[in-house]
Amino acid sequence: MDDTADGCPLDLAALLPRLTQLGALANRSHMMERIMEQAGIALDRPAMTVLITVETAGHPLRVGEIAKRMQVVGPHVTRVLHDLERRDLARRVPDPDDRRAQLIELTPTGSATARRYLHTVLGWITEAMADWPAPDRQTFSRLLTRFLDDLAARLSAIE
Amino acid sequence: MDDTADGCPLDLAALLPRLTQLGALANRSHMMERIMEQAGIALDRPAMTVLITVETAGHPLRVGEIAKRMQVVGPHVTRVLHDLERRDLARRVPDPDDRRAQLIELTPTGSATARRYLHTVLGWITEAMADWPAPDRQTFSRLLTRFLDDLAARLSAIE
DNA sequence: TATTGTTATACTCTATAACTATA
DNA sequence: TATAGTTATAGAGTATAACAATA
Repeated sequence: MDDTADGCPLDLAALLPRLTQLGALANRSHMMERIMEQAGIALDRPAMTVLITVETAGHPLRVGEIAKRMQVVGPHVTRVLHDLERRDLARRVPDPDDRRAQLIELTPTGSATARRYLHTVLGWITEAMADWPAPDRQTFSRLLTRFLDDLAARLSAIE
Repeated sequence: MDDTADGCPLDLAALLPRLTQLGALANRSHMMERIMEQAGIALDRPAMTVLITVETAGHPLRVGEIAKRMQVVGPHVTRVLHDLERRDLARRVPDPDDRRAQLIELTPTGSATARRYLHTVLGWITEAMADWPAPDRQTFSRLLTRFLDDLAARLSAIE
């Protein structure tokens, strides 16, 4: 026997608690706060997320594009940007192609803050996986990517 | 060359955006809401989480234990329980061993609701991974488990 | 005196609605 | 008329503080 009474393979059933655990880690472990603390960053999560979003994009982004990438609505980004501008971490520059739009770019300080955060996370992951054989790392990376793509496809397939 | 300027292996750097993606999926994809909708469940997320927590425990839990497993504070659970009791999905029974404490158990309806939710999630995962070779599933399950354990260890090592 | 849980309150994050300016 | 963004407001989710009852 390989399946449960529901017709679901056992290895999938075993995955369920792991995904719950994963959700808890993402939502309530305060991992982000701890990383920021270690990196010496005093920002709230939404502000940090905007910073990371623009930094990893590699070029200035519109407000709407930031909202899309963060999967939040526009007004939320606007509110966060007030704070980031006041702290001189980001600034608005007019979009030369469309005078309705604003391009958001990071200041040198903002960019450095984002890079410091990313560097710290990477350090955490590196330490956590220090004992992993290189093939396992690559396999995990590959399977996780596929899993997320498949789940995202399943999500958008519904509606 | 195998490493970045930070001394982090490239495969780890590639993992970073995946983890961001994972966080977005857990936090803002409304996956839980969609699953509940498909399962015909009209509850808010915290209430559903309490239901799942007690159901998967397999036996009644104290309020404090539910809070611990959900990684939230006690008062939050208390508030959710009001709603669950009012809807006859859970009930309080006195703890025979400690008269300060309450044991929370699910009603048959509550238990059925939780099982319906879990069955639906499992169905989603099954469909998402329908094309996966069995060995890949097992490998993914194993590596994800290890990854979560290692990361959790890293989290508690800090403080 | 420490612990279990509740009540009351406040805070964080994000959404919706109404609006302005430009396309 | 449609789109980019802002302002103002509302809601969901969770935390903190003060308290009651029992250990």
